[in-house]
Amino acid sequence: MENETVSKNFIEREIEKDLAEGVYDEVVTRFPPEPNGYLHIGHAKSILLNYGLAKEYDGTFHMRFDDTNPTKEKTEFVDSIKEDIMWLGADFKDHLYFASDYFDKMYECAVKLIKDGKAYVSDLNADEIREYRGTLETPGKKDPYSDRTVEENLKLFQEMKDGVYEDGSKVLRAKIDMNSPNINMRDPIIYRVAHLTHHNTGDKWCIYPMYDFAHPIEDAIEGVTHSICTLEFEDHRPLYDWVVREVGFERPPRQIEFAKMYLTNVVTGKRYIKKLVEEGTVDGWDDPRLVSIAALRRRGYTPESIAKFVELCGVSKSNSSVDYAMLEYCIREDLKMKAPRVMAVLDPIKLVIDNYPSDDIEMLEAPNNMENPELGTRKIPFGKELYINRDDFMIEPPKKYFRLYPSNEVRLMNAYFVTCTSYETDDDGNVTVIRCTYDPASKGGNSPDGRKVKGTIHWVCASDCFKATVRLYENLVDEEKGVYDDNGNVNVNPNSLTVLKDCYIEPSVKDAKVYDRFQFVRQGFFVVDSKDSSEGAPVFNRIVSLKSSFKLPK
RNA sequence: UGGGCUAUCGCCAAGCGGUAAGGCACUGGAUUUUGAUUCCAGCAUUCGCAGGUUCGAAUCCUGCUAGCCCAGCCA
Repeated sequence: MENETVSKNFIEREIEKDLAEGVYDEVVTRFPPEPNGYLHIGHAKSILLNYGLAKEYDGTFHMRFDDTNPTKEKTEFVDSIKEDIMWLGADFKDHLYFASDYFDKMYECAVKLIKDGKAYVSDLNADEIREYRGTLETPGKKDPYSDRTVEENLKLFQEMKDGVYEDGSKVLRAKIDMNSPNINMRDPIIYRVAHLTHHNTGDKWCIYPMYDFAHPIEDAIEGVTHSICTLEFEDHRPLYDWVVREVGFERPPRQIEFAKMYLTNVVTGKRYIKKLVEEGTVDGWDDPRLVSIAALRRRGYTPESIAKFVELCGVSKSNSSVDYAMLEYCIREDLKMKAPRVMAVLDPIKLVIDNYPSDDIEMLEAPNNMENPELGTRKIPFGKELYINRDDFMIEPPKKYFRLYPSNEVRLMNAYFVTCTSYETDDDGNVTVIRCTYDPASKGGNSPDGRKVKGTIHWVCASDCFKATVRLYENLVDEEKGVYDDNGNVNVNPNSLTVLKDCYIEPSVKDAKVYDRFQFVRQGFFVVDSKDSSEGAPVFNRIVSLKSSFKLPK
């Protein structure tokens, strides 16, 4: 892993260039979410990118809430975002900031612009502003209020701040160029009147700065060097540069844009997730089938696996949609060596060993992870009656099926070789009990005579195991039909969730703590679900299935 | 008077004038007390298209084409 030569991405190259040319002598990055919702995998990319860059260049990483619009923001989101970022491991130390803490400074900056003749108060209403702005193809028109004197603007802006005017009646605009081909430069609004209570500043302000004005100032105040954002802000960069220049920051930050991450066959649109939640299709913003950070955490993904994923995806400027299989690969890879591998039977069928002493329960020792001895061993009870998976037995096996079938010998993992002698069925022909004999000499899973068996199956002791509920997840979205239908509804995969009750788990996982992860041998990786395991039988979520190359012939 | 950005394998993605890295996925084969893992092999004569410059072009030039973003007092 260490000697992988990962080539530098374009942002790293830009940063190194800046450092080499002496544009900056340090690196300061930031993650600046608006606290208006929950973080998802796409945010993780931005967080880890910014955090990673700061770390790589021995710089500083800031966490800043971009809370300049009270209508959308809540403290609840502030808390969940902080939690998710910490969980991801992007430690911002004491660099936690709020844009709203800079409101005074921003106000001063606006006053400076007015004094310099670079900003003016306009009485145009929203419709008029839109009309004067022009369209994509046609230039804008001069704002009739743009020639007000500095004194008049100063007075009016002060009055805006003092609450003299109603919402929407006046705005402060930057005086740039109404004829610019870039619409963002056509005298953008930088302050609006809004009599709202802010989650942080309360009722102190009734005017709030707009993103395009606030963001560059926030960055500059904090000494951010590289302000990394997504592609849709490319057109805003000239305005970003205009603000930091006109306000007069000595060492202005530089904005660099990269492409957002999309994943195949998942729903990321907030609007759609909301709908799915409201309709009860999913079980909340942390439903394990979603890709919010909280959902991934509940599903059992590790922070390391997400970091690995982000690293693997890379950073570029082309819009792309990463294959979901890549995410699954990352969690498989991460857990492979660290998850204890235990046995579980998801669709039980009874296996009776006829030549085993009926009252004996013996304790067998088994490694927790065959590939990682550091995880130690555990004892598993073994007796005359066991449960095995229904699909580990076939009456008439197809070619190349090497699990249990009449007269075939297999290994019960960590235990003995058994040979199927007979089976019983109910009136409908369903197998109810499988009978076999065991070879006492093969204890531990090896026969002294050196004979081999092709199949190894897992099992639990019928008299000492415990019942659990298991949830298996597939893609929420119907892969055949695509994510959305013609009406903008999500094509939900009817098999996206399968709940298996009456599964049996070996007793060693009884002490499992919330978020303990296991590999249920030959069933995939599972995590104990905190939300539903609080009472009664434990509930396990399957993180990702194991790959299996055996397919039953049709 | 529109502007900005992007285009390299099924999916990501290196490459920055010297003859197409890597990963995921997939396909073979070997090992295996998980049909997993591991291992080994295969997988773009070609870089959106068409011209041009050059001894040499994915890389430079010209012209097309396709996709994404922008007309919130959202971020």
